[in-house]
Amino acid sequence: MSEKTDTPKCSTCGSRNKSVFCSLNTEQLTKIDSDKSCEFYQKGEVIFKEGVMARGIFCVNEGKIKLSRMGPSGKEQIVRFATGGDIIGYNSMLSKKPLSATATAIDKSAICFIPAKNFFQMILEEPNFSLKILELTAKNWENASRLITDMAQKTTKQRLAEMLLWLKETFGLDEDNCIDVQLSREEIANMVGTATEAVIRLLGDLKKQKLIALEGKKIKLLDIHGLVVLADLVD
Amino acid sequence: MSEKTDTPKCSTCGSRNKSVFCSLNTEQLTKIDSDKSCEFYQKGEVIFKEGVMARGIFCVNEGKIKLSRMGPSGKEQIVRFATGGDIIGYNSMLSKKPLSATATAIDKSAICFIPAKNFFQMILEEPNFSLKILELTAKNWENASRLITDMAQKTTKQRLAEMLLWLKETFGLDEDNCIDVQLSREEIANMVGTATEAVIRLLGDLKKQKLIALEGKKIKLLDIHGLVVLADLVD
DNA sequence: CTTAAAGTATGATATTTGTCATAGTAAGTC
DNA sequence: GACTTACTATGACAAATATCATACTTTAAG
Repeated sequence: MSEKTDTPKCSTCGSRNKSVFCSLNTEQLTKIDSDKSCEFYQKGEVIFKEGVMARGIFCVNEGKIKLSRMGPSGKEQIVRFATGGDIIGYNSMLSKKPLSATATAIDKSAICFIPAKNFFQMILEEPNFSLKILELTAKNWENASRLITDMAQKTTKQRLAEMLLWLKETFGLDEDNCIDVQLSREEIANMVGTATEAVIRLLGDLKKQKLIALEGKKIKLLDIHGLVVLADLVD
Repeated sequence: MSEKTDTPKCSTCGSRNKSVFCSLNTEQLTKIDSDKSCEFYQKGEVIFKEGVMARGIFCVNEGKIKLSRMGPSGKEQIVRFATGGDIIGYNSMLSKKPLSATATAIDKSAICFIPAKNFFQMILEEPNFSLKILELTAKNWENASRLITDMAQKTTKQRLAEMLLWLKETFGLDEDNCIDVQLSREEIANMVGTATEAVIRLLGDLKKQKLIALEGKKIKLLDIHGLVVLADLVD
C-alpha cells in the first residue's frame, strides 16, 4: 500500500500558511501528523454525507470540494466550496449535531482527516487557533446571510452572474480567463437555485451580452465589471 | 438619571443560564458588570447599523430584536432574531469586518453592551466560553445553510409556513395560541423574501385551509402539524 | 372629533420562471 | 465504428409571483 507513504505532512503542506493551522508550532503539527490520515478521492466521490455524526474534521490538501444539502424535494443545493487549505466538517463538530451538508469531490482531491480529539485539543490549548476558527465561522455566517438576501431578492440572472463571480473568487481563472473549475449546468443550477434549462438559457443571454464566452465546457469571463454591475454587487 | 440604577446585573440576569455566559464564574461576571453599559430601546429603534465597525457585543437582557440586511434594491431582508439571553454583533467582532446586519428592536428592549476587550478576554481566558461561542456560530451557519436551501427551492407559500413556525420557535405562543410577536405584513414579507401583497394573500389561503386564524394583528396557529407538512419540514 | 398617515386587502395584468417535450451533441464502452 | 448514456440546447406552455392600481381599515396626531 503506497497510501501511507503518500500521506502529506502538515509541516510541509503548501497551503498551511493560508489555513487555520498557520499559528500552530512544530510540536503541535507533528502531533496532528501522527494522528491524521489521508484519503484520495476521484471526481464525484463523496467524502461525507449529511445526517451522520462527524468524528473529526477534514482538511483539503489538494483538490476541489462542493458542500451541498438535499432540499425537501430531493434537489441538491450547493452552499459552499472548499479548496486547498480549507477545512470542512467542523460546524457539525462544534454544534454537536449531525453533519448538515454533504461533501463531494468535484475534482481529484486529497483530503486529510483529523480526529475530533485533536481538533478540540487545539481549541482548548491554543487560543489563537480558537480565534482562527471563530473568524472562519463568523465569516461563514456573513457569506450565508448575504446569500440568503440574494436568493430572496435577486433575479435568476443576477444570481447566476453572482455565482460566476463567486466561482472565479474561489477557483480562480486559468491562462485563458476561463473559470478554473468544471461544473455541469445542473450543478450551476444547484448553486443559483433554479432549473438546469434556465441556466442554459441565461448563460446564452450573458454570452449575447458579451459578458462571457462559452468555450466547450469552459466559461470565459469577458467583462467582469459588467457581471459585477449586473449582479448588483455595488458600483 | 435613573439609567445607571436600572442597569441589570449579569449575576442576577434570569436569562444567563441559557446564554453563552452560563459557564462564567462570579469574578468574571463582576468584571463584565463593571465594564458594561445598558440601553433601552423602543419598538423600531436601531441598536446598530450594518456597515460600521463593531466596538463590542450586545446582549439582549429583555425584548425582541430583528437582524436584517439591506438588499441591493434597498429592500430589507430579515436574517435572524434575538431575544432574552441572546448576544448579537459578535460575528463582526470575530471576522474583524464591518457589521453585516442591522439590529432593530421590534419590541421595547433592554440591551447590554459589552466592550470588545472583555469579549476577547473571555475567549482567551475561558475555553468553555470559547466553545460556547463556537457552538453558537456553527449553529448559525447550519440554520443559514438551511435557509439558503429553502429560499432557493421552496415556494412562497411553503416559506411563509416555515417562517410562521420559525417565529413560533423563537418567540413562542401566548395564552391564545397566537404567535407572541408583532410583525407587520411587510416585515413578514421581508423574512419570506416576497412582496407584502403576496404575504397578505397567502395568509388568507392558510386561513382558508384552517391552518391559521387571523385575530386582528395576531396570527393564531390552529394546525401546527399541518404547517409542518406544508412547509415540508419532514413528516 | 377630524384628519392624516400607515398598514391591510383585493383585483387586474405583465413578467418571470418552472415544467414538459424533443432534439442535438459530446463522452465513454464494447 | 456503433452504441449507450449523460449532458446541453431549444421551443411551447402553464404556473407562480411581481407590479400597479385602488379601496378599505386601523392607528396616530393635532
